[in-house]
Amino acid sequence: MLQSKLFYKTNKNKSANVDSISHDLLIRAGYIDQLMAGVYTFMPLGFLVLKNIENIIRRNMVEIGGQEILMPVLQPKENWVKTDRINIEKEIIFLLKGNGDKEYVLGPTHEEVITPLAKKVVFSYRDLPFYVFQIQEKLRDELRPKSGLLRVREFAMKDLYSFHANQADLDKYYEVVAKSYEKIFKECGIGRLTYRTLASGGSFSKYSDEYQTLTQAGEDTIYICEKCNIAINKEIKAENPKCPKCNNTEFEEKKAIEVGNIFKMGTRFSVPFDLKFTDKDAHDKPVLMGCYGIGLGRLMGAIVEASHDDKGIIWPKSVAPFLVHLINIENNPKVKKATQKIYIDCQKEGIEILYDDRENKTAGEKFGDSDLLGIPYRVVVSEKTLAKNSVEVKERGKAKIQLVKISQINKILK
RNA sequence: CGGGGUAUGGUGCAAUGGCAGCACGAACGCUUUGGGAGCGUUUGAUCUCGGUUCGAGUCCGAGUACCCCGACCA
Repeated sequence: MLQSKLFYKTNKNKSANVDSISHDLLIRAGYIDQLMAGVYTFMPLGFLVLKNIENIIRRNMVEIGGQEILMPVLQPKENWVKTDRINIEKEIIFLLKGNGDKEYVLGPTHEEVITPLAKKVVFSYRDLPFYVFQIQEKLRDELRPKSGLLRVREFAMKDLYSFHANQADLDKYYEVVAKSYEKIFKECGIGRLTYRTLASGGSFSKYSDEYQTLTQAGEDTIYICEKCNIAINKEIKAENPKCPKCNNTEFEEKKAIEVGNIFKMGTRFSVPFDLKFTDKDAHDKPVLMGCYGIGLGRLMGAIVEASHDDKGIIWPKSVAPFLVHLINIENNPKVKKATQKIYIDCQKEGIEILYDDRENKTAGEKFGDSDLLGIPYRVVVSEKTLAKNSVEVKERGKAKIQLVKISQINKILK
């Protein structure tokens, strides 16, 4: 991608009305744009990051047997009446009227769609278990959106639903998903900062697990067991202040943001929708369900919260919009030509590369923007480096600058 | 939803009730060229409606939007 053609604009001034670091950086670097409170556009750079996160999640869901589907945002109100969530979740549900008096819910989530859908597929124990997921927009009328992507009204979520014939099978799969989640957060570069956190199950079950990433801008408080690598949240600490794994009572208190959660819903939705199956003993039984969510945008915000310095974002390679930021800091024809060639060669090799070809920018400004954007590798071409048939390669977030022969670039970057 | 705050060029800020300025950005010219360079010229703004006043960006009322604290939150 040529930077001169990129649809974005960086900004030196710190944004007003912005408190969290990720919010400020994502806006100033041109990754996102705010349309209204809690509603954001993903600009080309931001969309590339979001897609990378999406693909990491998708790959891992497929790995644990998930089949991808796409459910509608627009849902009939009746389904929400059936589960009474039209009342329970009243405050955050967007209700709208269509032609006539028909009322619709803009889906804040999809149990009310997936459960009746499963009824059309599940009849026998032979049809179980199965796992379906989607990556799709959720709409929630949050009472107070905040901190940029960390709390919004419209956001992409991966939601996985599992269907089981018995509790043991649900329990087993729940742990499979837990492992998969740990892998996802690790691949996104926030593994060490993300804790499996025991939480109450709300209206679904006694317990659930949240995945909490440590960050200043977090809105939750978690308590990390000093012996195990797990945590408990505030509600649990109030009821039963012991580590569920080792009974330890010493905890470290930290602020965190919930990037994912996993739930055993049991029969919470299969009963109201009468989702049942015929078991081996010829009796009808309700299907047991689990649901597992990850907020993609929030995850993106959490990554920035976790990975930045005073100059800008430091993207983990796995989610970065580009792997390489190529910069020519001199505009003479010789340097330009050499840089252009590197750009084309890298593209041929399939390396994701952003080329700062802007002619009216000084070296300092290009470096400043480069740091702000946070692309993992910065490659600088100048007369000086060309004299040695080389370019400078610097990893974002590290001080070391390496002189690399042009013929070796592809190898090194790969 | 309860409480608090803010609203001025594209962005960030100023302006005792008295000519709306500054910095950044953008555009043009010349000079520069390894960490946001210099000089000159130009561009562009008071959220909406109403009120007070000779005069309102400033005071008052209503509205709207955004931000913060809290409550809420698969």
